[in-house]
Amino acid sequence: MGEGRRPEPPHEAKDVTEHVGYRLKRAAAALRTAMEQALREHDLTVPQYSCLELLDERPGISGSDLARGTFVTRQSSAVVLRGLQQAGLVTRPAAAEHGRALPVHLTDQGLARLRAARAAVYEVERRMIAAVPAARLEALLVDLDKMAAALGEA
Amino acid sequence: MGEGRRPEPPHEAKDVTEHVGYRLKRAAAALRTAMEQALREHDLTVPQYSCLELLDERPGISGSDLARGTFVTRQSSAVVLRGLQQAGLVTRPAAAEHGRALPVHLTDQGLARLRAARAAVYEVERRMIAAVPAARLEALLVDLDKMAAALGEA
DNA sequence: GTTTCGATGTCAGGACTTTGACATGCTCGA
DNA sequence: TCGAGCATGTCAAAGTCCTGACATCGAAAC
Repeated sequence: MGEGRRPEPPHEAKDVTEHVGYRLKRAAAALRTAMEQALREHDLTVPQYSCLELLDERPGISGSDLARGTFVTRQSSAVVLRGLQQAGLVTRPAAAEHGRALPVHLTDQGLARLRAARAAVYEVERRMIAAVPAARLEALLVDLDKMAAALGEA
Repeated sequence: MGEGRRPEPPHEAKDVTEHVGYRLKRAAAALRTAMEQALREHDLTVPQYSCLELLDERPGISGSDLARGTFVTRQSSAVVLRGLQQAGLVTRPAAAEHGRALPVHLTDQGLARLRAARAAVYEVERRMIAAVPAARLEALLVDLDKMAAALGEA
């Protein structure tokens, strides 16, 4: 091997830090850090907040669905769920009445906690959105979805 | 509390799964999963690959810089580095000659391994890029950078 | 009716990452 | 000259997450 064809870069880039993957990762990392900071004063972690938010959107959802919605495994989700349950933010029946799925619900306390935290998180999102031209925002979101879909249907 | 002003959503969205943060996270998660699959046959984890790639770009970089470049802590980076060193993919002097930083270098074996893995990863990136209109790609990347910068300068 | 399959929840183990802390060594200003 | 400040590397402990495995339950196929 000498001048054997080396892998063709996916698009023009002087170095790795200009690749799509790197820049996507950097943006996601920045978002995660900002959210952690914002949530710290509300005593919530990012996974916990994601869980509450999804629960408010789809009450009675199962643990597995919750896991899929927050991009983690069932096992990880179960740990977060136990924590939230112990903190009195969510409720879960001891036994399922129909299938095997245990529907999770937000408590009043959980909803209140979510509302408070939501304000802080929304502020972060606003800051992020303000950085991109309004005319390009929708296209950006659509493209992100398309990329995710293209990678998902492996 | 009834109609107390609830936090204003950062942009129009019917539910959480349409928010910027959620969609960014989904895209990043999809990328991560695809990369893990692609790297599995090369016996490399995503952090390991990131490390090798950055090392090829900036030989002799310090462990701390490496950590910053891969968005993890120095401690995590040190663990990855030890693994790579044990696998003979990178070298590191036992003691620094000038400062305290220990310059890390790729071995021939490390470079070969990187080249092989790179082909697989580039394929993933190509798949991702193909999903978005070519005319919008550059704008997308610029906007991702802007968002990261806006969140970073907290 | 019985069997096979898929989905859910859980346990056990290990791998990875982070927070917190400390020692070392350069650099710059008093 | 010497001290404060900053960056690097490392150790220890805890938390988080994942892979692998198992039992349970409903639904669909036979």
